[in-house]
Amino acid sequence: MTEATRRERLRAETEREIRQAARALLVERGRDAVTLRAIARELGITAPALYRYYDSHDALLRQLCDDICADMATELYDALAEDTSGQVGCQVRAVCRRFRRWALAHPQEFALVFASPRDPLGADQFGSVFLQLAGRLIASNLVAKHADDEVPEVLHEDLVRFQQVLIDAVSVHGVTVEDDVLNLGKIYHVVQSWVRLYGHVALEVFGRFPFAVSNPEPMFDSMLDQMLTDIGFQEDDVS
Amino acid sequence: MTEATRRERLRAETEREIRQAARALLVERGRDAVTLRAIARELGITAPALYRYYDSHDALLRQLCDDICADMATELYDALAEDTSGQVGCQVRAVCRRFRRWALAHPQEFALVFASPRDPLGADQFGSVFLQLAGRLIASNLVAKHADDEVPEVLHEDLVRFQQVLIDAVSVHGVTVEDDVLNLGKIYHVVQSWVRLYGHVALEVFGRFPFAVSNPEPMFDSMLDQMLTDIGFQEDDVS
DNA sequence: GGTTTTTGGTGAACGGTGTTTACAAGAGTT
DNA sequence: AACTCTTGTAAACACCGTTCACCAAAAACC
Repeated sequence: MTEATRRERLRAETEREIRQAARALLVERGRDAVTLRAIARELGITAPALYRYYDSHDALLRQLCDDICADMATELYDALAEDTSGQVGCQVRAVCRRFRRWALAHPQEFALVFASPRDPLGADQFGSVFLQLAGRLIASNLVAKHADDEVPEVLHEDLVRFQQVLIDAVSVHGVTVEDDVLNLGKIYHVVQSWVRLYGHVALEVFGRFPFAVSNPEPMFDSMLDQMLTDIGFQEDDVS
Repeated sequence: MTEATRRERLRAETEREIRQAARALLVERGRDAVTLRAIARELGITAPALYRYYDSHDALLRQLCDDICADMATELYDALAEDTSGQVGCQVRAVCRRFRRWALAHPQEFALVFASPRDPLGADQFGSVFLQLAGRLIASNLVAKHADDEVPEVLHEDLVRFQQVLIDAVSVHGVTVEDDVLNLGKIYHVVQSWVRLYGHVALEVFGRFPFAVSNPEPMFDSMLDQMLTDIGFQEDDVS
């Protein structure tokens, strides 16, 4: 059945156990507790054995980041799939809410992936979810409310590049969009939405609001409403 | 001249050296390099000696956070003082720009203070700057463009509390504001501005924009314009 | 089937870490 | 001078990442 040899299966198995142990340590006792010796202890082996699977502690941590991104991506896709309204506005809302819920439920993972001054996030990991969803919502929002001249000219170059990235992202999934639908004004608003979404979630996870918010959820929903209005659809959108 | 005894002066001196060494290590080699032994090495003493000054490594790190906040606060106040326009819109812009510049110039410090899943920030540190400035801009923006009923009712309770915090913050500095000037609509917009400011800066510092932005400054300025417009003054404000 | 190679593990070791403990030397006080 | 308080030390403990020599078993080969 399985194409792999016995050795390959065993290797894949312990590799999975390593990731699992690392993840558990991160969740339960924080980033600094993800130590080679602790992981090895969990598997009943010794620390040097882990070097047969990862070049260094840092490499293992990077792998951990990838795993986290992948898990989060499937959760966001789940949220997308669970929405049966067919309205893109509802889909965006569902995904954003799920992103917030995921971040609050996984603060250590969120901090590791989204708030470490390390190399930029791999575009193939978290990026794909974001790009996929962003491209989809832009493409389906046929009413072009934002003109290109709304955005400063200095930003055009960057936004055009992002425009191409978005077009590529959705075209991989078989969807083609016309240039006039995916205009710079909309792209700019998408970026601004990411700023607000990330800002709110990170502030909430890290407890950095300027005052104690007893129930941040309505505030988040309110921001989401404003975001969707700004981006161009609210109440009046069709799939 | 100095009221302190000789011993107290010496103690204060080495304490300052400890903080300074810790700060240098953080800046030059990252959070994980801020180690008791490294600090001690820098001062020419041994690690256990540091326990005469701090209860633990964690306590020292907390002190470091406070120092960073204090330094950032003076920088932001500098930016405020350097603005001679007398227009609050310009002041807000100056402070926000300085905040971004500071964060980009001090990524490790920013990450430690603003993106660690630890206890909420001490309100007396960074909070005072924010509250002071926010209160000031709200109080001076006499045109009440935002009505209370713009904000969802669920948020009223929290916003009223924040309103009181703001009033207290500015009243400490001798300024008194009337309730109708500092209405909930404005307060809500202040919080939203903080979300966007923090979001953009953190994304830039951590390199988490969904695409490579070649020159993020115009994008920041553009967001700042939008923020100031949303909050109620732009071009047409008087001190 | 016997031999060889590859793989995945061990244990010891090196230098690093936070932290505790016992102890010493100097400063300040009486 | 005697005493106390302060601030340092050295040694030790348990932990960390990493390297190295070694080893047994599985796989591959002749």
